[in-house]
Amino acid sequence: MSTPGRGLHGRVLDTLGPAITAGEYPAGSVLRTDELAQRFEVSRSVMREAVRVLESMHLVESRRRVGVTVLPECEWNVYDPQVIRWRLAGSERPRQLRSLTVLRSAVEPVAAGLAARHATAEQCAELTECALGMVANSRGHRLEEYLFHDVAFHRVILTASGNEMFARLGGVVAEVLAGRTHHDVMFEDPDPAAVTLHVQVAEAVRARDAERAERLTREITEGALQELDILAP
Amino acid sequence: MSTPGRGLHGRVLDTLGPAITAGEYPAGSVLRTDELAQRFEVSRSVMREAVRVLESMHLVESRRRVGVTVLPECEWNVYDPQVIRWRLAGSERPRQLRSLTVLRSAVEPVAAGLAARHATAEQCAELTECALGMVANSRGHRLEEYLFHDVAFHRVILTASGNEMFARLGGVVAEVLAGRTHHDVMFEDPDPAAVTLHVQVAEAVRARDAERAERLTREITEGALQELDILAP
DNA sequence: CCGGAATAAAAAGTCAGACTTATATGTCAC
DNA sequence: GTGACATATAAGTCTGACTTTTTATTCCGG
Repeated sequence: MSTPGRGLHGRVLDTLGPAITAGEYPAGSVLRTDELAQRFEVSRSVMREAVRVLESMHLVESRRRVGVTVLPECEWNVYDPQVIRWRLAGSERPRQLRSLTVLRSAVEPVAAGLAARHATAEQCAELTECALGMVANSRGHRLEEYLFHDVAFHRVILTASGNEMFARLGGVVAEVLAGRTHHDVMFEDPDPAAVTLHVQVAEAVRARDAERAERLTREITEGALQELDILAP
Repeated sequence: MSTPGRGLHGRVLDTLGPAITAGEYPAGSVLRTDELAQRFEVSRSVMREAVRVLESMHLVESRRRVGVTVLPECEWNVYDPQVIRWRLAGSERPRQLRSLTVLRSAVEPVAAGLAARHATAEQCAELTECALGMVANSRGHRLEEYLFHDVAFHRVILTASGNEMFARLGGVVAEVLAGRTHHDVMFEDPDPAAVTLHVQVAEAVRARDAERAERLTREITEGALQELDILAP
C-alpha cells in the first residue's frame, strides 16, 4: 500500500514505526540514535532523518544528553495516515478499528448532508454508479467487487461534501471497510438492508434532500457500529 | 505556542512550512535541497531533515534527479496540528476556520453523546465547573476568561467521550475558539443562549442523558456554523 | 551533614566533503 | 519516428570531526 520504503530512512521507519505503535517500546523508553543506526546498519544521517519523521508524528521526542524518548500514546498524531496504517497492522487493530468506526459515525452523516447540497452532477452520477455496483455484487460471494464499489461510494460522499477535512478521511474509511471485509466480520454476503440504504443515499443526494441523505447515512454508520458491538443510541 | 524551533531544522520549518501552506510555492514547484540549504544558511544535513518532515506531512515529495516537488493541497495532511497551525497563521485562515468548524459540527455532538455514557464523576464535575466559569464570565467583556472555560469545556467533552480520535481534536477546537475570540466575530459578550446551552449539556452528561447531550451540543455547533455564515440544515 | 557551585561526561546537534545511485533528458543510429 | 545508449543532475548515503546542551557527579564551604 502507498509507498513502502522509498529510501533507507523509509526502510528503517517501516520497522521502527510499527514497533513503537505496537507498544514494543513503552512510553518513556529511551533509545539512542547511534545504537539504532548500528542496529539497522545505516549511517547516523539516515537514522536522524528517520527520528525526525517519528518526531513530527509525535511518536518520540529527541532531547540532548537524554536520547530519543518514546512518547505516551495520547501524544501521537493518530490522524497521520502512516500512523493509522501502522496501528492497523499491529495487535491494536481491533481497538483502532472501533475508534475509526466511531469517527465515521460522526463524520459521514454530516458529509452526506453537505454532499446533497454541493455535489456536482458528475458526482451524483458516480454515486449512483457505485451504488448500482454494490447491488450488482451483493450476492454470490463477490466480496472484493462489492468492497471496491463500497469504498468508492464513501469516497465520493466525503469528497462531494466540499469540506477538505472530510475529504481527507477517504483513506481512513477505505482502511476500515477493507479491514472489515478481509479480517473481521462479513464472511458471507453483505446485509441487503445496508445495500438498499446506499442506493437510497445516492437518490437523496441526487434529489438534493440533505436531511434525508444525512438520516440514511446515519443508519448505515449505526449498522457499522453494531457490527463491532459498539452500543448505539 | 507549542515548541517553536527546537533545533536548526525547526527554524527552517517555521519559515518553509508557512510559506508552502500559504501557497507561496504553487503545487508542482520544484525546490532544490542545496539551494534551500544556502538560502537558510544551514548544512545540507539539516536541510534534509527539514525536507523529510515536510515529506511526512505530504507537503512535498522528494525525487532523485528532480528535486523537492510541492504537492497539491489535496495531498496535505490537513489533520497534522503543525499544518493546521501554519494554515491558521496564513491568509487561508478564514477558509481553514470554516473547514474546522464544520468538522466540529460533525464530531462534537457525537462526542457529547458518548461522554454522557462514559464520563467519570470527576469529568462531570469538571464539566459543571467549566460551564459555571463560562456563566460567571459571560458579561462585562471578560472574553479571555470566558474563552478559557469554553476551551476547557469542549476539551473535557472530547476527552470524556472515550474515543482517542475525538480526544485528539481538543487542540483543534481550542484553535477555532481562540480564533473566533481574537480575530473574527465576537466583539461583545457571548450569546447568552449559547452559555445556557453549555450549562444544559453539562447537566445532560451528568444525568447520563446521551440523546439530550447530543442534541444540545448540535445546537451549539450549529450556532458556530451560523456565526461563520455557513448554511445549516 | 547538607547545599550549591564547579566540573565532567554523554548524547544530540551541526557541519563539510567525498562518494553513490537513480533517472530525466538528449543523442544517435536505424 | 523509435529504441538503445550516453550524460548530466540532484538526491541519497557515509564518514569523521567538532559544538552545544543538559544531566550527573564531585568537591568545597557552611
